Amino acid sequence: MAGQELTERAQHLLKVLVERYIRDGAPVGSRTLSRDAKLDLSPATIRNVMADLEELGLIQAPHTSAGRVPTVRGYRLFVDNLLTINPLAEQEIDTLKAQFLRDADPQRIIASASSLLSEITSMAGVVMLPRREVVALRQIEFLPLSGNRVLVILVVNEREVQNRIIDTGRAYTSSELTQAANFINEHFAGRTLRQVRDSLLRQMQADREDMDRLMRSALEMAQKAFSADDEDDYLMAGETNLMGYAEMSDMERLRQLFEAFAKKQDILHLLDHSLSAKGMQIFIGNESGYEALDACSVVTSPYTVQDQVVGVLGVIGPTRMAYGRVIPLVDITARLLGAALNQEK
Amino acid sequence: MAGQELTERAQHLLKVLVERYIRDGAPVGSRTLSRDAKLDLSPATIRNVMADLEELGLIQAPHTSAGRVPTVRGYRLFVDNLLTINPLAEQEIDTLKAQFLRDADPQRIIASASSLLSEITSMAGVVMLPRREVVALRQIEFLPLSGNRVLVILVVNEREVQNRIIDTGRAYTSSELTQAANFINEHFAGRTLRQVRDSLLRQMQADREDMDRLMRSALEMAQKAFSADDEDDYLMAGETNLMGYAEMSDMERLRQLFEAFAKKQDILHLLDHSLSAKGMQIFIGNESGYEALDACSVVTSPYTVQDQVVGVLGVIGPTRMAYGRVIPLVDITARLLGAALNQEK
DNA sequence: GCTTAGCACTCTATAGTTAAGAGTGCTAGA
DNA sequence: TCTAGCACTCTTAACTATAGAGTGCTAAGC
Repeated sequence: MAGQELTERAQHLLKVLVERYIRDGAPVGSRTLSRDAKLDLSPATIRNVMADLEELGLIQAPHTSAGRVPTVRGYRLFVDNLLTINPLAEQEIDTLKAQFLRDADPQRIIASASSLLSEITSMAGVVMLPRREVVALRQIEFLPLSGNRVLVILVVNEREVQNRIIDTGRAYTSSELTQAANFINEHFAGRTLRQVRDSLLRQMQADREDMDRLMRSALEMAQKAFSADDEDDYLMAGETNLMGYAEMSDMERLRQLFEAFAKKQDILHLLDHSLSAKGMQIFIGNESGYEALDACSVVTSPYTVQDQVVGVLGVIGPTRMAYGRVIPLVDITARLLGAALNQEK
Repeated sequence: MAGQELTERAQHLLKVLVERYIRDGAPVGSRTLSRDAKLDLSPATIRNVMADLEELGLIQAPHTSAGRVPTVRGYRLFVDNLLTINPLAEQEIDTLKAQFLRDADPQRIIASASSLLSEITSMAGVVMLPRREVVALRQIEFLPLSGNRVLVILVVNEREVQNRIIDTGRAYTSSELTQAANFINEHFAGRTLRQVRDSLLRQMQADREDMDRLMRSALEMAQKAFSADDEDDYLMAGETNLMGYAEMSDMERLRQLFEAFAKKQDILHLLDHSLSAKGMQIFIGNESGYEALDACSVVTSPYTVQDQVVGVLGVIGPTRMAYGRVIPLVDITARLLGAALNQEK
């Protein structure tokens, strides 16, 4: 049976093997597996099945005569088809909820989400900050600075504030700026920043003629303010937890991982990918495509505010992680974060 | 000579030993030292001197019959009395200067200072953000939010913006807020935030009677805005460089160090200490008083804007660092950073 | 045809041994 | 006061032996 499909029995054995390996971290041999699997099969029989699993690339032996260890493909099959989800107890959920209710400031809520994830799992927790496009403008204000520079203040989502400094073509007076702000506030409050930007673009292209000079400059300024780079970002907590895992004892590997955390770029790409994928995502080992994460798995879930996906959160840990516990935890945390952020609106 | 003072010769040998150890990282034996020291002394003689140095607690042997390694006290004596400073070449300074001129935004200048320090030294660079007290108010603005909350926008140092949300006793109208802002801008622009706060406090205590209601609420609001916690902070770069040093190969030690970096508190205390000390500071090994830094040395220098010390920057690396190069580098970088920030005014 | 007992084989991990090398401290003589 | 000589200590690396875990294969049993 060096073929394609797996017998029921082989699947069950793979499941038990992966679970055992996740628990102990040591390669699993046929004797151990025969005891664990409760199938009343001798080690010899188990060995035959294991040979099949190895041929299919689902498990592998670090060396002749060590037990077997799951490969990435093995984990993948396990996660997709065999995993028993270990739902959180009511009480655990309540504890989590309480943590989220402690803070009101969205920035702090996000920070506490990432540290919760890291503390509960003893791995690294990460939360991508809400994307600007789906963030609602509440108020805009312009302040003149020296020269042609104008400070733009955006109040979004009731509590968050963003600043940018833009260079305008000419100097504006205070009252011009106030009028421009009033105009935008009147017309665009409540829309998302992306909507505002698109809308502004359309208006500027459309009726050029019948626009008075002031309104035009208001639009120009706003356009500039809203087209600033999306500076995506994330918060991470508990990176140092990862130093405790044997998988990370190689200093060079560890260094690469932490450099990836500091540069942010790769992690951000990964999170962004999860964002567009909608729904939970699990990247096992090299599936992520980033060398620094080769020894890691990443479990992510998007979180929503008012039914809009605005960000992603997740956990980063060794491939040998307790998927059955991490997955429901990430799921719940994403919901709670969304709910907590929603209250702010 | 198990006494107190060191002969010229012993000092010279200590110097050569420390230099050699810094270069190679391997314990230095009497034979090596006799060759390096160019004193035309036999290893046996050197051994006698080394025994004295050991008795004085300046060097120590990891075990019988390894060479000697400097102790913290040895490094201290070396740094204080024996160190040959290796000044930067003109050209190096120019290169540095050029790096500082690339950016205009103070936040970016600070970030580039820390990454410069880390890149040049291959250690970790750290820059404490300028303290608020010595930061000059340029403009204040109040924006009403929902309820009794008011968004306070402080423009300081021409380009930097700080936001805080304060809870006022009652709701204010837009025009009340504008007037309050005008009042403060008129009276306090150009002063440091600390000066403003103190001044506000005095005024509120003094002539309570002849103050009209508006001015009073302006003061109250401003008072609230200015008394927000000083959220000291720092930027760090190149932490992962530290993973390359043999001194950090102990995972538990490394973990503690990175946890200290993440928690920030201890590092901040240390930087703060350097801030008040004025002038360069060097903490060798456990001198810092923080266990996580036991295997590290920290070299710091305050930087000034308009002759006012506003922050500290420095380098964190293994005790076995090239002090003769790091010290002038930290010194110059502090000056350049101060100069670059000064231009913004 | 599937299962299993038996067995030879492989590989790791551990401990013990040995030898080389580096460096020391001490002593005695210059 | 300096130095040569020497016995001694300790680390490191290489090698050996051994126990243990686990495998793959074969042949017998159900």
